[in-house]
Amino acid sequence: MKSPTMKEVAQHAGVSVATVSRVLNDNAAVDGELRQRVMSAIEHLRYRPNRLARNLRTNSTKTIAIVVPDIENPFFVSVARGLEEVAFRAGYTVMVCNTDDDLDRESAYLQVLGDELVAGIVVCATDERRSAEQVRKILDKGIAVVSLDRRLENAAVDGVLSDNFGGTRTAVSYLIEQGHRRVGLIAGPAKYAPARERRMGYEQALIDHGLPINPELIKVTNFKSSEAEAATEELLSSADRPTALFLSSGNVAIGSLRAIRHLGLGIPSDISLIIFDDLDWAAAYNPPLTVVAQNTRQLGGLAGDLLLQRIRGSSEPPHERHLPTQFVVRGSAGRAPQ
Amino acid sequence: MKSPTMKEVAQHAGVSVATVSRVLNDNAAVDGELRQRVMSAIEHLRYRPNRLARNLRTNSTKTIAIVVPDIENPFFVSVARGLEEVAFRAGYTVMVCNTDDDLDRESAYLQVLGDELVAGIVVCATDERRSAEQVRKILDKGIAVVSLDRRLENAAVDGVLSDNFGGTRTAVSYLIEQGHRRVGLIAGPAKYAPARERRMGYEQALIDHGLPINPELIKVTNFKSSEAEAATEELLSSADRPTALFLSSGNVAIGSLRAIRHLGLGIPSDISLIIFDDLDWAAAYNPPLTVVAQNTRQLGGLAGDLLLQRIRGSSEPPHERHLPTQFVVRGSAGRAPQ
DNA sequence: CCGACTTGAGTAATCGTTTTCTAATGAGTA
DNA sequence: TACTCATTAGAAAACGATTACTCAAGTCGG
Repeated sequence: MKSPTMKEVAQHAGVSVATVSRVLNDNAAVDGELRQRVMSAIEHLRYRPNRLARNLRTNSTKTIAIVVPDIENPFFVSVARGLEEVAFRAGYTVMVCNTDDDLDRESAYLQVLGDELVAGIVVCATDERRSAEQVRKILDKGIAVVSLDRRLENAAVDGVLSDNFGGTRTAVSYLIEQGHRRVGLIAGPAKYAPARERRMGYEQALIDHGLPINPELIKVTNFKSSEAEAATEELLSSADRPTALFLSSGNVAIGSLRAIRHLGLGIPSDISLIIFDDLDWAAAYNPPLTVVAQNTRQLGGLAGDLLLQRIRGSSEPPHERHLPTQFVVRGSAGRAPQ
Repeated sequence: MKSPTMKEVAQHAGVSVATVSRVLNDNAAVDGELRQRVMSAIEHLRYRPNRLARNLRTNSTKTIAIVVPDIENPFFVSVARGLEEVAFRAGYTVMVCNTDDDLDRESAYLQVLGDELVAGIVVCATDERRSAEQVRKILDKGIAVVSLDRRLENAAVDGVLSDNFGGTRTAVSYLIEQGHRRVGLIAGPAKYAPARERRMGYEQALIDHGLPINPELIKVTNFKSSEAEAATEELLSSADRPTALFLSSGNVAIGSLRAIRHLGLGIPSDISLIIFDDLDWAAAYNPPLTVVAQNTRQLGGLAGDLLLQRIRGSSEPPHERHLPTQFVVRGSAGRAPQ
């Protein structure tokens, strides 16, 4: 089943291949009558240009990639979907690369993507310092890069992040205003900007209300549910346990909820909860969960827009954007017990 | 930043490009000493072969694609991850295409994937009849196809599905053995094989236990949470409501749980629940949810293996495989109330 | 010692486009 | 009329690999 080539189209229309190419890419004037002949030859032969040849000749592809640490995390999925949407509209297909939070896998992928000459890459880096080095090599090849949910060190790329600081500050303030004085935090690893910013938001809210920052109320985890489960269990087993908890991510929430179930505590009677990240089941939970929702799709969409701009040759100085979060009050955060 | 070509490597090593190519693909004997020279030239120039040129010449790529109706559905994500794992190991990168259950988008994607000459495609078809037509065109181009979680009509491709029938039959039997006599079913659309098979499994379990099949206890939805919410609300508002419910998918479960919350019913005191699909938050739910778990990663992995076999030229007659499910008892399905 | 056969390496064709150069035609101007 | 300048289309050169073909130099058996 060999597909027809441009040459055959040219023969059929009685013109040269150059003319066919010109018609296809309309980047040069072609006489109306010839254009017609070419068009109908294309139609007739059901010709479709060979992408592979075009790629070689133009030294470029219509593919963009997104590199994420964990494709099973709904946050990244939703981001990827937002990206896919704008990519599809612009005629690009997207490749999803899952690094499993492993720098080697990430390097391997960036290497391959560089070889394949994707037009651009959205990267959620595994290591804000060491990933940056690899990213710079990619940039040297003329491939556009946008960083998402991470802050790449010393790499001149556009960035897209949520307002992690503000979102957390609002939520924790809400808890304090509900009368909570001992508010715990299950934080993420400090090597990621969003985790740092959420922690800062938490601390700022305490400061805003004249409360002390108590290190005993803060547990740092790796954003995985199992670590969060252990940390929560520990935190809530202490004699003087917090009456409210801020959970720094959806995965953390899953672990913490397991721990709370296990300890037999009531939500929000014994412990109030607010979660960073909305989850599709949050409203179905018992009680429904109060959350700080990120605009995940927009995050991905914006990253896509910025990437496309770069691909089209924009040379604006790179710059970081922050998307607002929404505070969604449901039922898991109530007044502090007396 | 032009990257070095094979020609430059050849010059640097004092050999011909053919020899360099032979060293790279070691598909012909090359003298040890020359091979060394070539290798060190490659090393020295940091040469990496141009994938685009290779693609054109060999008329093939190292990319495979997975086409899914809803990338935000954890089932498909997990499948995609399983696929990605085997693909990565085999040196392929994977493209994820989200059709949003829209046949036009699906066609558009299959079209593009055909043009890009991906090596293979795993497709979770939107329409088991009409997608098949498009798939046949893809096959004609020599692109391998495996169908996943769907049964393509009249398309000679390998298929991978869960044991939907058996999994459901076991679960519903369990409910009946717990004393439930009125077991409801929130089913998926009959146009998908898995939905049909789950329904058949449900009916078979009733038959096995000598219970009548009562159409009033069966609600058909489109697998989306909002429809499931409405259907559940309706089903549970009836005077003679069921004491147990089998929910045909994770999304259905989210909708049904919202409805149950809304009606103020207790799980499992008022209503017992079993869900087809495990969910990462199932064990964190209150009460933890009893589920029929699919081996999602294996599903994707197996599809990948089959795809790779085809890509490597296997011409076995295509054939459908079924993966077993696991019945995971947690707390949402209890004994029937007196 | 010579032909047949093997082995290793180079030459050049090829994949299907895009694009540069060149040539031809026609319009406009002096 | 002759000359310039656009405009349009064809011929041919890339793009960077793979691979069919060719040929030189050994190797081996008779």
